Amino acid sequence: MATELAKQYEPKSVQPKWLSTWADRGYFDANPNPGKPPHTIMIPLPNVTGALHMGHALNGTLQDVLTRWRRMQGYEALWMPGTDHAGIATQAVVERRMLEEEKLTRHDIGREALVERIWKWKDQYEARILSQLRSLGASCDWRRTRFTLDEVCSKAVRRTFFNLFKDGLIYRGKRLVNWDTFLQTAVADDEVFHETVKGHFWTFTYPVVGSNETIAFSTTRPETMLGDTAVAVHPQDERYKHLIGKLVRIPLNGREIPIVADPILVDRNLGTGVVKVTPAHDPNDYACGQRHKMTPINILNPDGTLNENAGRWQGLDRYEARRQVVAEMENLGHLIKVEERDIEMAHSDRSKTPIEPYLSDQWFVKMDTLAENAMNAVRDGRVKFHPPRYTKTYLDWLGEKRDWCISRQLWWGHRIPVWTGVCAGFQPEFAEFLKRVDDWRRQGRIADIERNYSELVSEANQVQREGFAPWQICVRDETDREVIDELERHGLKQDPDVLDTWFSSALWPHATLGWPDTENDPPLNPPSTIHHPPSTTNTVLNYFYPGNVLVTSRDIITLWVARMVIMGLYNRGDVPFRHVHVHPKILDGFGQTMSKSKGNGVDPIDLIDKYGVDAVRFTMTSLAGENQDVRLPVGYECPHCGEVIPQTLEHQKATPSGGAKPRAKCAKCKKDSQYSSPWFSPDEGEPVARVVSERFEIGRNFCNKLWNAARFAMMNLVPMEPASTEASGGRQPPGSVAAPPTEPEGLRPPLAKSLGGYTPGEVTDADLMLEDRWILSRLSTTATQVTQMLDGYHFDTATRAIRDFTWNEFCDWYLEMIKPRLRDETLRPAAQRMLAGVLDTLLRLLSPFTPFIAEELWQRLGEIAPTRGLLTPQPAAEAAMIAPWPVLPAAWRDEQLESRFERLQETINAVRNVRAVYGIASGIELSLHVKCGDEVASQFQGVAGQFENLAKTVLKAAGVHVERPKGAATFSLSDSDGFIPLEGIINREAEIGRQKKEADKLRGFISGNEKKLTNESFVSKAPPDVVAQVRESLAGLRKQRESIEAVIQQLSDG
RNA sequence: GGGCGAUUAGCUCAGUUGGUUAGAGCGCCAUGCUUACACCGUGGAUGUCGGGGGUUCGAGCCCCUCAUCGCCCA
Repeated sequence: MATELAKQYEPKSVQPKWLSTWADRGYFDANPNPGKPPHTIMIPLPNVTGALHMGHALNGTLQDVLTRWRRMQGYEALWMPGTDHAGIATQAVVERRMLEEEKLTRHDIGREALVERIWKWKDQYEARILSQLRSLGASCDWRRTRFTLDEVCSKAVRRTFFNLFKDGLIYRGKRLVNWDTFLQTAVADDEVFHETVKGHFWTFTYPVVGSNETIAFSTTRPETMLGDTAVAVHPQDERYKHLIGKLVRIPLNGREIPIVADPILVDRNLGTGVVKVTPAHDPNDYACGQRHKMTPINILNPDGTLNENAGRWQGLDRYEARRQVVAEMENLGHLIKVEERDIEMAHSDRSKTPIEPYLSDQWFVKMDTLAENAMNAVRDGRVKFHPPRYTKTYLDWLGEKRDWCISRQLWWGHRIPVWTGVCAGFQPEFAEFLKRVDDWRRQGRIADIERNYSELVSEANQVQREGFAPWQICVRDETDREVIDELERHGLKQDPDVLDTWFSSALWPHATLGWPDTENDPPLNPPSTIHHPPSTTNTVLNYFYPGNVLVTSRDIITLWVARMVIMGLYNRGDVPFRHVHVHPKILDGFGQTMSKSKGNGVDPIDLIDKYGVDAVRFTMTSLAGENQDVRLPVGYECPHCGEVIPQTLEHQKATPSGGAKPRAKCAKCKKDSQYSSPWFSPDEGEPVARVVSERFEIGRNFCNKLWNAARFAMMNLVPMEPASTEASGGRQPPGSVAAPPTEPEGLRPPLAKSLGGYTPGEVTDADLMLEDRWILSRLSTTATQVTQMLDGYHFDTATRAIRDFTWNEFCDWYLEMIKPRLRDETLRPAAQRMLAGVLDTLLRLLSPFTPFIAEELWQRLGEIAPTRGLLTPQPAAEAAMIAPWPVLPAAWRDEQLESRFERLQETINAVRNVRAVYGIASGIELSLHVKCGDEVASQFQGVAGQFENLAKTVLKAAGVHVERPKGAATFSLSDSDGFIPLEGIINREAEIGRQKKEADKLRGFISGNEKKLTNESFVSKAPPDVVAQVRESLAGLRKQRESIEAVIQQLSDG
């Protein structure tokens, strides 16, 4: 026999049990199944830089809701988990830590050792991330977990690069990049942040060649004068028009450069109206240089010191060079003035050091056709954005068709599989080598451009001049040692750079399914114990690709979504997913996005620990609206007194200094304590102020309400004995229902007879009472709404529909209304069957959102009522998680019945209002007289018992001829007037006041409506049904006003 | 500079194609240990829908404009 449920829902006693049960039973696993349609979601792979925060928790929750829902709908639902190596971010974190803790740089320990350290970091955080996802209840197929650098993904990267290279879509070229001189790598635009720093604004002059004139210009970076290739003026600027085409001399090195006219670069109203042009070190200047066909002069080494082009300043750090250059110009009399100025300076997000624009050799993907294809996929609806406004972001970005720089000067990542070099060796031998290269090319083992010896020799000479290695051979398979060894023997070297992480992430939707291996299913981890028939095709790839929906946040649309579409189309000829759902971002209490680098990331585990995982999930889904980001103010719970200390920006930023960890001070008990932070782990054994957030009480309270509703239901599904007064001791800990409690008489009289436990059986039409039909109508509507809302990714409204049904309809009305029947031995069985059936459906509706509590209650219900249903009982599924998603007959929806029910609710509310207004204790019974039409009267008489049950009020009379008893409080509804005799209690003056207030309110509404109807153009132009509606409403309001005025008259007369 | 979004109750947010009296949760006030639940029940108070203009019989919603905030792209 089942044990009674605890009075409060205790998430911790429930969560681990079902997580392991689900996993053990293989519910999370998805395998190709011709009998079912597939549903595929690929996780937007979190990177292994650090632990997950609430932004990821929202992302994960939504994917899990969809996956669980589709699974229940009968789809073979795959949610593919995994992580991303995040090349630069992870390498930077490891390097920074190494420098801080051991004063070592990557050059001290070398490529291999560094990569080994990063792998260790990755192992640690990958485990942490996956465990966070598991704690969230993520129903991923964990056997398929992938990592972008693992063997399966690496093969896909290698093959994609090879194909692109072979198709001529990858090329090497010069580009001005954001150069991080500390990490010595290019960083992407989105890895750069801008910060205002104090700087100077110098004004210098250059002498015009062959004239006594000078031309003045200003700059914040004087050292770049060494790389100037021109000065630019506006073509219409009268001051300088005559100088265009002449030369100026750079006093520092004597180089003569032209004065060019450039209306784009120059704003003649700014400063002197003259701009120096340094194409190699400024993006705008670079564009100008392109327009005027200048050859850029690079003056920097990768480490930020000046190179040979800087002449006598070679080898100096750029800031020291700046000082010396300024001094020199001043000596030569070319410095006019210096101003203090705040300068917006780009910094690397990875090393926090200033960025230098830097011209360097990089690998690119040609975007032209690829981008066009990806745009078409969205234009013709093969991929749809939800909400649709994000379509524009996607199309605008792709529309620029900027070539994609895919090389990174890093050690952590997929090494670029191209061997480059110059021609080496004597001709007879080399000709032999070239012949073999030709063979490999024909065999598809390499890709390059067909060459002959003399071409290579001439290119080699070019290399001497331009430092550019022309011969590029891409090797298809990493394992092809024969080719690689041979290439290296002939002096070719593999490119030292690695690929942009997004290159591998872009392949995620098909790489994880085993592409390019089209013959075998991808390996499982651990290897599958299920026996699969041998196959010669990759059934997993064929079945699960393309995916259904990508769930992500908007900042990733350009970085990732677009690139996944590009690569999916290129490699597979089909889009990677049909829908992209863009959900809100999680902001902290100050409106900043939660991020790993800001220190404001809240670990979902902290909140799960405090509120329970279902509460966290339910709260997150209820906040996930269409157009607003989610603000999540948090605080720290004082471990000494429980008071919440609101989180400040200082708390977020604080890092341990001098070995001491930051502490938060409690305003109430004045004690301080360590607190949760992404920056440091609290000391062992110390009391820690954990992160809490009031917002999650939404979810926690809901779970508790549901729990207690189910608890009530189950108490009434088991037999009740006459001696049992168990409920009278409501504050005592629950005992076993099977063994009657030993305590004596309770407040209520004991049952006259024993009441039976649940028995399955058909609920017939005759069994159904008003409340039963109503709850079926509401349940059917709710189930339909939730389904539609999930279909459209409206998670917040779906959650609200379930909450409102559960709390405001099922708990507040239905459960209250069936209580009398549950105590009546003849009516009890049908009420029990309805109760079990409604609860069953409700738990299934909730399972995707709050899977743990739904499962726990499902299993408990299963012990009492294993066979149940609406209205015909059936054996219940063995778990809520895999039970069928509710689809209820549309015929159950009955609007007429619902409006009748609403009238009852309004009347009950009005009675309760009178009771509250007059402060009448809930124990005192009231009488009610209702003046109304015959139809309404007979309806009320049909449910007279509910007045007693819900308002402790006896319905004394109802009908057309009912008169207001003397000394009665009254209320007036649209089609009835209620009178509650309160002789002696009622305060005449107060009652008159109350009624007058009501009448005033009505007058306002009435005059509003009257105004409309007397307005000729409203009556003639508004749709007839709207006009009719206003007429009807006006009639009702007038009737109410008349009744109220009559009552006021009576009261005034005494 | 271009684009997207936001501005609604003390707080956090809903508000579908314009149509009666603008909603929810939390908080607040009053009250209640009524046989599921005080993480609860019952009742109550709270709004110039950012400002201004326009379209319309009718605007929180559509248009223009201004202000403030956030994000993306240059």
